[in-house]
Amino acid sequence: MDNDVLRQAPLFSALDDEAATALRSSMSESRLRRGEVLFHEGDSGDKLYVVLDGKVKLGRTSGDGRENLLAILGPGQMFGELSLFDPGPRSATVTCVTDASFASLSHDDLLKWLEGRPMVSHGLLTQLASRLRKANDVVADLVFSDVPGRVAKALLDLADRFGRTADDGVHVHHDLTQEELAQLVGASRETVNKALADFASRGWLRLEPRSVVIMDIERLSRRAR
Amino acid sequence: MDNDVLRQAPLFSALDDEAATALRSSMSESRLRRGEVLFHEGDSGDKLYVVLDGKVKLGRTSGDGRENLLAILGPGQMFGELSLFDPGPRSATVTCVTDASFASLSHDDLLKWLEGRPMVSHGLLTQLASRLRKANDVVADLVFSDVPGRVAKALLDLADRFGRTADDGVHVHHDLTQEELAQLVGASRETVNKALADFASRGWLRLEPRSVVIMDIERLSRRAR
DNA sequence: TTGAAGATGTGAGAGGTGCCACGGTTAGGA
DNA sequence: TCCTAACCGTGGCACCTCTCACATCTTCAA
Repeated sequence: MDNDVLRQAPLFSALDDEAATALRSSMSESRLRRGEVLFHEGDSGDKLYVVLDGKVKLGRTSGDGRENLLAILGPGQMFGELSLFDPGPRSATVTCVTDASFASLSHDDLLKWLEGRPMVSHGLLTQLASRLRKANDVVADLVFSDVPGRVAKALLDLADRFGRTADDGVHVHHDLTQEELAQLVGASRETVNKALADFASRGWLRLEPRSVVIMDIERLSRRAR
Repeated sequence: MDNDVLRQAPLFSALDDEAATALRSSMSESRLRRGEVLFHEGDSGDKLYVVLDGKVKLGRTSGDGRENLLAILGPGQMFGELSLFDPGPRSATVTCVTDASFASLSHDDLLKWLEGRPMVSHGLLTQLASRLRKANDVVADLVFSDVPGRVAKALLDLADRFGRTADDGVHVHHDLTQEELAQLVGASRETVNKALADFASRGWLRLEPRSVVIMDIERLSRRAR
C-alpha cells in the first residue's frame, strides 16, 4: 500500500526496511478533497508532508490578490520543508488539485531522526538542492522564454511526471484548469489558452478538459527552447 | 583575519572554536581579480566555496547568449553547494564583480565532516532552505512586479547587505554596472537605466558609477511593493 | 595626454502580453 | 431533468518592455 510510495520518496530512499517502517510509524496520515486547503501562506506550522496519493499545488498570493503557483506535486514528493529549517511562517498555500492523502512528520520528530542518521540528512539536502536548481530554472524561463515557450515546457514537465503513453500520444491528466496552468507559468489565462489553441491547431496536441494528449513531443520540445 | 568572516558564515555558526579551526585547516584559499571566472556553467566540479572578501555574481547564459544573474554574493556567503548534493555539472557561472578571495572545501572532505556532526548538516539545510525561499521570492517578483519595482527591490536588498548609512543617505557600493543590474532583475539595460533616472528625478536616490546613494528609503520601499 | 573601449543617458518604433468583453460549453447539485 | 456556476474560446485595445540607434561621458592604458 502507501508504504511503497513512501519508500520511493527521496527522503526515505536511503533507509533500510526496518528504519523506514519505524519512521513511518511516527508519521500521521491525513486525507483531503479537491479544492481543500492543507495550510495557508502565513500560517505557523512546522510539519513536513509527503504526498501519498493525488496532487497538490503550492501557491502564493500577491498583495492585490493575484496568484502564482510554485509547483504541482504528486505521490512521493514532499513539501513544507522550508518551515523546518528556515524559521518563519509558511511561505506558500497548499491546495489539493485532486482528492489526496498525506503522511506528515513534526519538526521535533524529524530532528530526532536526523541525529545519528546522516543518510536522512543527506536525502533532505539532495531534495532541497534539487528544488533550488528547479527554482533557478523557473527564473531563467521567466526571463528568457515567452508564454508559449513556458506553456510548452510546463506541459512537457507534467507529461514527464504524470503522462501515460498510448498509441495516439502521451495522455497527461494534469487535473489543472487553464487558469491554474496560467498561474503555474506566470501568465494570464487568456494568453495560455491562445498558446494551447495554437499548439492544437498545429497538430502538436489535443485539448481535453483538465488534460491534454501530446501527439508531437518533438516539436513541442523544440518550441520549449 | 579571515577566520572571522568564516565564523560568521552560516555554515560555521554552530561550530565551536576548535572544530571551526580544524575545518578551516582542511579548506584551501584562492584569490581572483574583478572579471575573472571561478568556474563556468556546465563545468564539472564539486567544491563548495565561501566568499572571504569581495563580491561575486552567479550567472547563467541562455541558448542565444543572453545572461541572467541569480545572485550577488558577498563575504560570508557560500556557493557551489548545488553540485554537492544534486549531482551534475555546475548550474551557474561564477564571476568576480570585485577582486575577491575564497575558501573552498571538496565534496569528500565535507561529507566526512557531516558524519557525526549533525549541526553542520543542519547549518547547510538552513542555508539551502533560505536560498530556496529567496528563489521563490524572485519568481513571484518576476510574475507580479514591473521592472521599476524589481529594480527598487534589488537596490534595497543590496543596500541591506552592502550599504553604509551616512548623513546624506545610504551609500550602496554595489560594484555592478547597469548592464549587470539589468541582468539581475531580468530586464534590459535601457529599461533599468530609465527606471533609475526616474527614481533620481524624484529625489529618491542619487546615481554614481557602480553605486547609488539612497536618500528616501521609505518611498523606494513603497515602490518596490 | 590622448585614444579607444566600455559605460551611461535618451528617444522612436515594434511586438508581446495583460485586461476587458462576450458567447459558448461543461459539470454538478437541486 | 434543469439551472447555475465554473470553465473555455476568442477578438480588440492599451501598455509595458525590448530592440535599435546614437550621443555623451568615463576609465584606463599607451
